[in-house]
Amino acid sequence: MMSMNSKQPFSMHPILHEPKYTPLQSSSEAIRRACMPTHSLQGNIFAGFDETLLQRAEALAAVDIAKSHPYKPDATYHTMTTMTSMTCTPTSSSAHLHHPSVLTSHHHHHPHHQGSQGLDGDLLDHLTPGMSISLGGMPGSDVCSTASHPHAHMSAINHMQHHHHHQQAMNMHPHSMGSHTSLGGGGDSEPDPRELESFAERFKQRRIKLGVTQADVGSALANLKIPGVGCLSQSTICRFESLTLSHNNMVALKPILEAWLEEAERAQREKMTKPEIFNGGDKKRKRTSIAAPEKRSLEAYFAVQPRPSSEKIAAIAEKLDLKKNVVRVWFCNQRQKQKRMKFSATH
DNA sequence: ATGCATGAGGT
DNA sequence: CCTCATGCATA
Repeated sequence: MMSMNSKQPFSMHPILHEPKYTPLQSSSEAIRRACMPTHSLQGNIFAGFDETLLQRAEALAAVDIAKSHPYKPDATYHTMTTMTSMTCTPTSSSAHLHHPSVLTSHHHHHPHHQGSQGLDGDLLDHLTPGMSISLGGMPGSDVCSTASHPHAHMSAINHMQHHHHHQQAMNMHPHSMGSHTSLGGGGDSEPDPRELESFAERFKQRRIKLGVTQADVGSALANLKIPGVGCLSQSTICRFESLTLSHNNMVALKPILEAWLEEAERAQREKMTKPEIFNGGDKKRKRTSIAAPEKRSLEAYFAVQPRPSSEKIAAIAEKLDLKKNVVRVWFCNQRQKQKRMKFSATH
């Protein structure tokens, strides 16, 4: 087999900021859990029930640990990729600055409570033994090949048209869908998880057939000049193919990717020969790496209280020797994952 | 393929 | 501060 290698996820997005989009990510989650009385003790945050909670949660997390500690407590490393790449000078990107494109179609949401904990003292009594947060196996094939030629693409603002069909994330059913072939007027609405799945699979297959990488697709989207659609990252394309996006997100992206696919197949027929490559400057973001032990603790805490208060987050952060913001973000991300998993589990 | 991060928009 | 959509940096 042959293999190509020259992948560089570049990304450049010129500034652009639309004063207003039409987001519509109205979350109908009005149920806020009752915040526990702030027992913040100056000095010892783990007093009172907090201590119990933390200790028990940690104990839970520690039921299996006792061996690997290969990492340092704080693995916050900044990667300053020197411009002198020893491998293959990747076409770096230029300035960074991403535009948040809200491709939300319609809102969803189900009336679910997730902050149902006993509060104070006994919330650990019914600790769910099944806190197995594991994603995993993506069915189907997977192309690890990330070879591609970075094209230059600017971004564009995305804005989605939205409807007001509150389809419950869990129990909604497609009643009927009509136009969605083109996304020009606002005829996109197809709350059908089944259809999405098959499309995602077909998409991936045809994409591979075209010899295009996920990253290529992402950047090529900008070429479609679809109003309100800029480029997307390899991550997003990957997640789309593996169905690891929220349902709404999938629905919003489908028409766009579908349009690209058709365009790409059309262009292939008549050949396209303008491999323009160019590189940009630099940019590096830091990605904190939470070590396994800490991660286990966080999972334990999460099992007990998915939405810890600021104070608790701070407490946890200190205990695990992590930055508070890191912990907060971790919880946010866990919630997102949990939500997706819960959804796909239902479908 | 995924983990952690950023940001817009909403409460 | 949260949720959501996305992305950079990584394994």
